Amino acid sequence: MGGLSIGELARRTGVHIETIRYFEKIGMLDAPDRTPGGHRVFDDGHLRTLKFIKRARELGFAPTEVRTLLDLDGPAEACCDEVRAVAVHHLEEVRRKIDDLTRLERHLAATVERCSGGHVPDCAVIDMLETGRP
Amino acid sequence: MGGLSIGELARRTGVHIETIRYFEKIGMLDAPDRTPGGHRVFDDGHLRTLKFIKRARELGFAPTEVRTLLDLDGPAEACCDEVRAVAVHHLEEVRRKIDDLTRLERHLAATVERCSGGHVPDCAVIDMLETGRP
DNA sequence: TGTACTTCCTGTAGTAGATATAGGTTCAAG
DNA sequence: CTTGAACCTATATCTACTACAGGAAGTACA
Repeated sequence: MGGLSIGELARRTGVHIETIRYFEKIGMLDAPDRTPGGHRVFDDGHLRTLKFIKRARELGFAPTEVRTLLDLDGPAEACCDEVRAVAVHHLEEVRRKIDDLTRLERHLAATVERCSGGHVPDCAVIDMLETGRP
Repeated sequence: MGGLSIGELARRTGVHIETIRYFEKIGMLDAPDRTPGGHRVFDDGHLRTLKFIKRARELGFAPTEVRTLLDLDGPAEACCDEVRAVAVHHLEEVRRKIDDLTRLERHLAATVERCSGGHVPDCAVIDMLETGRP
């Protein structure tokens, strides 16, 4: 027995009310039932889906990927193989991003190290940004 | 002797023409001179600034940070100390982001590992997304 | 000088992915 | 039965750009 108002759903998931309505509008979340007065009434399925969306976004899955995962989650036959492919692809992207950031980290660290501080006319950071050399 | 058209500036920096005009509109780039007919004429200062902006964005500095750096770059007295502070702050953020992604990487890798592939009803990836456990 | 062709101009609109506001309606508690 | 919180729709705002449309300016060549 579900019967969640939009406010309750928001509290339970940590997703803003406006964002929930937005997800419904763009088809990410199924349109819920309504009270005679027009208020939305969500069920446990909505709760599950919304938690799923939030979690996936937190893990860095792009909105389109989340959509794909949601589509795949529906019919049980489609599972695993395809879901796994999305996850693997995402994993590769994460690894690439880590590499990029690590290079950047070294670059920045070396530059900041070289920077004496104080009011000297030529600054290592500005220099790096202008020339590209750390 | 500068005298670059917007198209030439775009070619030399790799920044789209529309984006250059946008930067001018939001005050990121100084308004250039104009020909009698109204075409923009940029000089070497614009070229330098635009390259700077591009490089900083590529290094992951947020637009607001780039703006700060541009403001600091102007008067030579402001240099180093403040520029260094922005760079250090950015470095900290980069390190934090690397940590987050590394955690995510382990999480995803463990999950994908656990996933047999094939058409089984319960999928490790979906499971992770629903429960948060890898 | 004429004509053709490229480049540039302004202004507006669109994009994703939300978030915020305005003005009005419904629900629930006392 | 009133009051106040929660909810409704519709529209606007945000960031950081990108993409037109329709017209004017610059340039190359005969």
